[in-house]
Amino acid sequence: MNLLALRSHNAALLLDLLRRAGRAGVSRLELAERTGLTPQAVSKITARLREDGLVTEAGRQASTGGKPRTALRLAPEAGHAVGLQLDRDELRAVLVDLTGAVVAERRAALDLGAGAEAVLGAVVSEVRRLTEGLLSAPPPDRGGRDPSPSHSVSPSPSPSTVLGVGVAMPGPLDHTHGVLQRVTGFPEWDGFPLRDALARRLGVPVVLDKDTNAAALGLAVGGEVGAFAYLHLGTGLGAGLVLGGAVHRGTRTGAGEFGHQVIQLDGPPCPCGNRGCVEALCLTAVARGDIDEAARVLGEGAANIVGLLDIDLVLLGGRTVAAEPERFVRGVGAVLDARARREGASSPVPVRIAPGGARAVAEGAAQLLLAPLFGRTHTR
Amino acid sequence: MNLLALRSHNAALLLDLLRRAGRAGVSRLELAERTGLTPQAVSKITARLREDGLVTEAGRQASTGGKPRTALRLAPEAGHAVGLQLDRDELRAVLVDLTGAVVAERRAALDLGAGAEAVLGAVVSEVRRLTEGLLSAPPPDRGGRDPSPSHSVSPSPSPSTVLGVGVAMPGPLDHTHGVLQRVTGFPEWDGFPLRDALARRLGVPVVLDKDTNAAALGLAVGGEVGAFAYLHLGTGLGAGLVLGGAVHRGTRTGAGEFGHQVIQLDGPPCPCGNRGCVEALCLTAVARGDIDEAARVLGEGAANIVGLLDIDLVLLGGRTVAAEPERFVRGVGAVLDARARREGASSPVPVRIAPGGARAVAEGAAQLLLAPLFGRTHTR
DNA sequence: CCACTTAAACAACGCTGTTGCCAAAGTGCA
DNA sequence: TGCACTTTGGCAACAGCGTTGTTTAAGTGG
Repeated sequence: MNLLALRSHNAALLLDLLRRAGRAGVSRLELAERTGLTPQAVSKITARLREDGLVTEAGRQASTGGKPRTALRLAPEAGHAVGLQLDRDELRAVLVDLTGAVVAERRAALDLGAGAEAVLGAVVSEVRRLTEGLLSAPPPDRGGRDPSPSHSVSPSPSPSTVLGVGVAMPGPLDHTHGVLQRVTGFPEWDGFPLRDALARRLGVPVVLDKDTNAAALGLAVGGEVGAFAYLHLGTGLGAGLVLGGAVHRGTRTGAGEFGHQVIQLDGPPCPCGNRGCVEALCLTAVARGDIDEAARVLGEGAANIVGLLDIDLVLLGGRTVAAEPERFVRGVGAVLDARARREGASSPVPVRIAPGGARAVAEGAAQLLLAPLFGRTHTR
Repeated sequence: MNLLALRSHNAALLLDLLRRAGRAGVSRLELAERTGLTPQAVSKITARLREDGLVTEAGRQASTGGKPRTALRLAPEAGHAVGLQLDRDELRAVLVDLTGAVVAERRAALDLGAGAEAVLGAVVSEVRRLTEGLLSAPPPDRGGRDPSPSHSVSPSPSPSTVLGVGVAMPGPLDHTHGVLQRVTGFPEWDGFPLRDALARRLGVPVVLDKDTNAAALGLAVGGEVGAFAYLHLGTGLGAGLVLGGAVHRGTRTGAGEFGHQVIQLDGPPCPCGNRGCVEALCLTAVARGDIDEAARVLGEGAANIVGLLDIDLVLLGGRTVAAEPERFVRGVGAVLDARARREGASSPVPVRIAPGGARAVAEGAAQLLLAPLFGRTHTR
């Protein structure tokens, strides 16, 4: 690591704290305490960030007997990112600002079977329309006296502050290379380099990830900290894992294959070829209307994850869960509590419905582009 | 991160590469390439490390038409660490040098039920005897011209180069605070602050961890890279997880609770209170002599981990595995291969016997002290 | 023997966060 | 209203990091 890397590392540290502080902002001194940097270092770094337009002063805090602290906060309009959720039959796109707040949204029907050309065309057109407003209406002057073209990030007169597009999709894919793999039911997409194809057409960076990972990333940014598992029960069953504050993807972006965990040896066959998969057991129960049994099965799977990884929180999401949220939370929680009690844990691991609803995946996809700014790039 | 942290970060980066290179050593230029630092930076940093006695020149490499590269390697005798494995009825202690090589070893009977005073006394006495040789025979002069007392690490004339003692134990415990929890069968140890008690008596830093985590750390240092799971099948069944090059312990040091993963819903009861735990199923099969079935059950559990975390390798260890290594490797491998094939993976995840044998845990425990020097402290 | 190549130290430098100092901006008591 | 006190945060000087430019060391090959 060299001095440039150190510089951006510390800047990211501060930006992350500023993001978590929200509109109210944080004082320089609190930033210093929480990062371990000296107040003077924080002053210098935030001065650069203000010159770059990323940070603004946001009023004063109450005095404690001396000069009151000046609150600093992110300048939301200093950067934007597009989050794209591609499903088998639908497309959802959101435009978020630097704080992660949704600025605009679009939805459209999509036919993944229509071929690469048609799909790419539709996607490009939707993204263009979503960002149109930004291109025509430049952001207001932020009061930075010196445009200082020497800095890498110079949002001021730029026609667009869009950092890039994050794409979230189901099915196996390679996050590192941005390539699709064996999209269920659509063999023509196998091996398609979606990231590079989109990046070329749109002229901005593109990042590809699994929908569950995107959702988990969004949740990690939106307040949940530490280590948690996001379990998504919709037409299938998958998981997004956040360990040590970062999304765990594994070497081949395969992590989170929760649905085909075997929890009943030699159980009923699953379309995947295994027997006794959580997904098969859970969805079968849902199909026959036995939500409590589905929740119990899901709970056993969740308890396995909790025990194996010692995580702090389980979040539930997806269409099937959304139909009966309380019963799923109660059923899964009951299994976790029972197991935790047996193992003598002091406090059980909480279970909650993941906030964000149907937009969670698209919002998380946008975070794929914002994350590097805030230094969330530890684990693979 | 400040400049001092940057300095030790880069030093740790180089020390880690030097450790992996072994006796043969690495050239400065190769270190530069692999760290991304400039050759001049590597020269400066290694010069400091040589002054501190941590690094030595180790001959020249073959010339490629110009001045031949000078190989650098770790000075093994510059630092030592004690690794201690405490079992229900036995104690094993090793003394390792900076490269992780075992310098001395002791074994003794131990009765965990004899009370804290007796156990601590026995442990302290064993550690003292193990390190006696170091105290009486100071390491030979390493040729550093300037003792430079300004540096933090100054091994030269110091009576002892022992960095501390790593303690590995089964059962639940708190790595962060060094406290035991509910040691199975020995309620008197519940809540005992073993780390601090030992550190006070020995006068050196002590680190406490689960035996499976220690073994996994040792394996991670000893060559295995990336992400892998170490599955330990002895009197119980546990796992050590290495993700992104670091041991994953979880918030409460509870990660790796592999034995009580439920893989057969409503299966046979386990002493832990659950039904259908891998441990119960596996050990029952072993008890009735059905090793192949035990291996199959273990394999299903292993496949769940591999799928959930997308890891690169499964390592097997423990007394029960050691009795029939080939059959376990074959049986677990068969399940992993079958599942990987169904999911269309390009190459199956390999299964091997963990090297190190009976000493693996103690050696890994010693690495608990060495790890910070080499910068392996990312994940919790 | 000498031109050439490659490695690594030396010297000067830019930039990082740190330290010491001082102006700014409040509170609270007389 | 005035003044002592507290606290924030900028300015200036500085030590130390890795970088760049140059020189010396130590080989190969014709």
